[in-house]
Amino acid sequence: MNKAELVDIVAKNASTTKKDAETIINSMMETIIKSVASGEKVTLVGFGTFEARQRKARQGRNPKTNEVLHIPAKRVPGFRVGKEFSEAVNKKK
Amino acid sequence: MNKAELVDIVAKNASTTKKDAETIINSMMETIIKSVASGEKVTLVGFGTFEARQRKARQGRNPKTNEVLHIPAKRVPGFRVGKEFSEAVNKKK
DNA sequence: TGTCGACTAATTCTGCTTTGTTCAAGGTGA
DNA sequence: TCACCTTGAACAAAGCAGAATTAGTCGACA
Repeated sequence: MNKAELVDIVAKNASTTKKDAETIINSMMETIIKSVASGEKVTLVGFGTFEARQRKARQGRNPKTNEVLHIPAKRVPGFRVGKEFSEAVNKKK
Repeated sequence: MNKAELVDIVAKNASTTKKDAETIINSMMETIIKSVASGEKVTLVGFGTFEARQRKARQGRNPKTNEVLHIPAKRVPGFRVGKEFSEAVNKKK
């Protein structure tokens, strides 16, 4: 599913226009990105939590050339799955 | 940041009401959950990809009692961070 | 049309796993 | 819209499975 399909379904469920749905979804993603980038985690109960995780520097490896490379410490966005989300995935199909 | 703050910011940025923003966000989360639960991954360019991952059965351990426990194979929701999201987190603060 | 995601290699490190408690967040009713 | 109550999230410990790392190409998405 791509963003267009998501917007379509959301617009139908929320009884609004695709334009409004897309605008809000884009704004939501932007807001989450900014919040996580600023170090603040975003908690959405029943869905999950977006947070920035500190990753330590470590010795990586280029699987292509099998060459050792140094990976500096950096922050990466992380997502912790919520309860409802996890249960829905395990129950269905 | 909790959902109420997110809705507030999104409503302001999208020039809509909190009610509409919350409705759409809830519908969006529900749609994503259902899609991932049905095995279909949801790709949001610039943000990330939600997908169901198959996890093999393995020997876990209860850190509290140091007791070995068997974890059955199951599906868990996963989130892969997009390019824009990752860059925003590394650049800021 | 141009950009971004998927795919894949081998190896190391990070996170997930459980359970209970504590605390904050969400939902509902007024 | 606010307060209260219910409910979900955070935290810790120990070990293993899985995620992540690079880079180029293909194909899909904006």
